[in-house]
Amino acid sequence: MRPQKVQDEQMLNGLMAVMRAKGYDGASLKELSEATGLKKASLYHRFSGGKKDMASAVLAHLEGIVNTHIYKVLTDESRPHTERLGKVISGINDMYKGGLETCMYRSLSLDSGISLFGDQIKQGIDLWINSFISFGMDRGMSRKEATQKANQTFIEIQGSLVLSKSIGSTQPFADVLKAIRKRYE
Amino acid sequence: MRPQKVQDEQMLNGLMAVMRAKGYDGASLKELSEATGLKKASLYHRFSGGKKDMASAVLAHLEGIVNTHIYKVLTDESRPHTERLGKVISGINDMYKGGLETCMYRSLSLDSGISLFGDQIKQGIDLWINSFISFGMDRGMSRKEATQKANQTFIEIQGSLVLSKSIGSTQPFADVLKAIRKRYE
DNA sequence: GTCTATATAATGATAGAC
DNA sequence: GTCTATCATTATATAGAC
Repeated sequence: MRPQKVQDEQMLNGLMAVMRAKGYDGASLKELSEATGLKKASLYHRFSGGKKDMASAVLAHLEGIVNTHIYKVLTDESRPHTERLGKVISGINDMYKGGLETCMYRSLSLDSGISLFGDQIKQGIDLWINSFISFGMDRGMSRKEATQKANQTFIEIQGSLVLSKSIGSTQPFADVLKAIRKRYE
Repeated sequence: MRPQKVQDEQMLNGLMAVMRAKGYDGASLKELSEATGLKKASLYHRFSGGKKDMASAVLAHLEGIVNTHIYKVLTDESRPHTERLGKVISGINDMYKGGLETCMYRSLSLDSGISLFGDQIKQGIDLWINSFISFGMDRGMSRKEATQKANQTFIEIQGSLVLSKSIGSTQPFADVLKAIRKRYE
């Protein structure tokens, strides 16, 4: 077989960047092609289902990232709680470029995205929240308290990203990360 | 002049519903036409600047809604604090249909929307947050504390709407409204 | 596996009759 | 002010050469 011009990971990063910024409807094949360095026909060769398949692959890729940078870190019982917490917060900060980047789940949460990928979105968010529930219970919280705090954590991150983007300042996001650290330490 | 087939308010409601659900890129003239009951050419007659003008008019209309249901209520010194608070929370609950509806500002906050309407979005959100800052100071908080709580309020509403939409449950939004009531009473 | 070229449908937008 | 008909452009998607 002929070798891939662009490796999967690099291609997925390109697809992800465009879809995160433009949403599903706004992400055109033209832009996806430019961002990945592959011509439209080549993308169709790799994704026989077209743009739907690309978005689905992006969400699967993202779930892998959540798994690596959140779930695995928070449930790594070989490391102390404070170390896990610091690592996960720094990971989240990187994920959103300090508050400059939108959340992929939010970009794909308009009607078209929800109806096409609702299950995948829910699954990714569940993984995220469940990671924090496990961590909270591991820290001695009741299931109820851990669930409440995990939801609050997710809500604050999403909300602060909306606010940061809207007012053009990363301050709300940075403040929220501080509050989350305090919540769990 | 020939009378309008559809009144401004009704037309704006139709435009708003589609743009809120689909975002700017996803809102096609076809859908906007169907939702308003006006043919495409009629919409262009009313909005010479095309779709951009429609979105801009929707944002202006929305700012009016925020002004009426949030700013004016929270700063109405002729009524007691608890009454203002109850009224504004019930208004917010209605605005988002109890957590079922997305926030317009979020739908238009993808790249295309931000670059076209960033200033209008920021202005609407500022009005929202400043209303809560005024209310908090009116309740005796320092400016710093009132600002922090107003930001937190906005963040929680936005975040809970994202979460509610994603997991298909209005519970997070309802919980957040309760927490906000408690924060100010 | 990637490409150029092309097919086909949908989009935002206008022209001109009523 | 609203409409039907149409334009030019862009969109998603495919065919077939290399």
